Amino acid sequence: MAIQVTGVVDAVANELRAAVFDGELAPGSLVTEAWAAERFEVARSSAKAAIEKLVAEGLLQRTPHRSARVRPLDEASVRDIYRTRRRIEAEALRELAAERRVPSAAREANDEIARHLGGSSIDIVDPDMRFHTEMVDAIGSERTSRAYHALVAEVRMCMAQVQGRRLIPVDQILDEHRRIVELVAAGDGEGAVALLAEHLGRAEERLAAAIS
Amino acid sequence: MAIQVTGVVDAVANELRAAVFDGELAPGSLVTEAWAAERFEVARSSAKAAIEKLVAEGLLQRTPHRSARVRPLDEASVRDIYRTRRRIEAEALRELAAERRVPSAAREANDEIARHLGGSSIDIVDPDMRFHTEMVDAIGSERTSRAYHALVAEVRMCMAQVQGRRLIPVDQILDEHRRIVELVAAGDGEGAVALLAEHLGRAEERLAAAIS
DNA sequence: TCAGTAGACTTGTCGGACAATCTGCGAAGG
DNA sequence: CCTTCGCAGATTGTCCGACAAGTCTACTGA
Repeated sequence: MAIQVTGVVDAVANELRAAVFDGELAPGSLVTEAWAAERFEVARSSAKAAIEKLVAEGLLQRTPHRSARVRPLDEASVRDIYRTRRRIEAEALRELAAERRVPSAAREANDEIARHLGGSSIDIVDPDMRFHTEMVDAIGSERTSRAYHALVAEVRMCMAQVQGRRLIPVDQILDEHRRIVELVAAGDGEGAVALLAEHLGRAEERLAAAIS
Repeated sequence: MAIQVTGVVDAVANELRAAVFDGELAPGSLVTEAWAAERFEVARSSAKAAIEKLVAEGLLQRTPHRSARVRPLDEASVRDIYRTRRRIEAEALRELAAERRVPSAAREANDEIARHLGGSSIDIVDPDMRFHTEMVDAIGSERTSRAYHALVAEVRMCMAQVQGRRLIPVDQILDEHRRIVELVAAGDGEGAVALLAEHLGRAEERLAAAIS
């Protein structure tokens, strides 16, 4: 199943990333090179490289000669993240609607969400993000995807920080996704964009309220 | 003048970046850790970190256990870069036009271009990029700026690869910039966007033609 | 009370070492 | 003659230990 073992550094970076997303590493908590080196049993230089990678990704923040810490997101950040998300995704929807094209991977992500109907919203963060990511990736712009993936990582940090408080119910998310898919398939780009704006706007408000 | 000497790694990364932009390091040429270490008289570990930074920025590319090389850009990349540029910058212009706001730094960048009237187009790459960057930065979205800065770096790589062939004349660039500024100041967002699309479209075609 | 300082802690950089991996060339074999 | 194998050289990946440099804290002394 293609578990790429590229190297120690990437493995540590992945573990750290997962720890941040799981909320195991709370926002603001210190991540020293020595701590990471000991925890994952690697050399300090390797831990350093992994930390620097996450700093570049925006998950950790650091100033010279000081330990990295898990980046805490404030309301302004949430608003900026969602503003940018809306812009990118709106363009993607317009482009997809123009060709009446809905990537099958996005539909499958929705099916996965459907399987969690009645469950907790936290459990669908994964397929939810995948739905949106697939829509953006479908337009085939490497640069746009790169930017969007970075945003998704930050959204997941928000989720971790908020710890499931005030999330939107699963059935509502699923319903809105499906309506967006229908509008795109029908070629109604502006309709899809309007609905998307509501969809993301609601999430933004919840997160902004929960985070402050 | 704030020349931040944050550390050896950043210094090496900056030197390498400049070498790529200057065309001293041709697209496709190898950049081994040992070579960089010797050239800048730093430890191999430091050179390694600098190279990895540029890989993350997209200026170099690398596969595991193989030397990094200066990323060569093909026509598809140029088109993707400009497609994304257009999208981001168009949104920025709309937002600025809505408030009839033109950042003074953008005007100053144009003045700098004016000082090179009659000169070579290569000399104004810097202020040209600064004009566009300032417009985007002015909307105050950290994430949008991050994405745009990455694109600008790639544009500069294109410039280096094309070596000044087929660039657009200085006076034309200046004229178009000024008209964009006027339209934004007048609150005509869509007019500014239309002109921008032409402006960037022309540059895209030139680069695409020169690169293939 | 407050400034200054000593010490602990952490990062930044270095140099060396060795294994793992890739490359290219030449030899062995069909 | 062509293919394949293997080996030597080059390069990266990782580790270790060391020390300088910078930051933070808590204590001391005026």
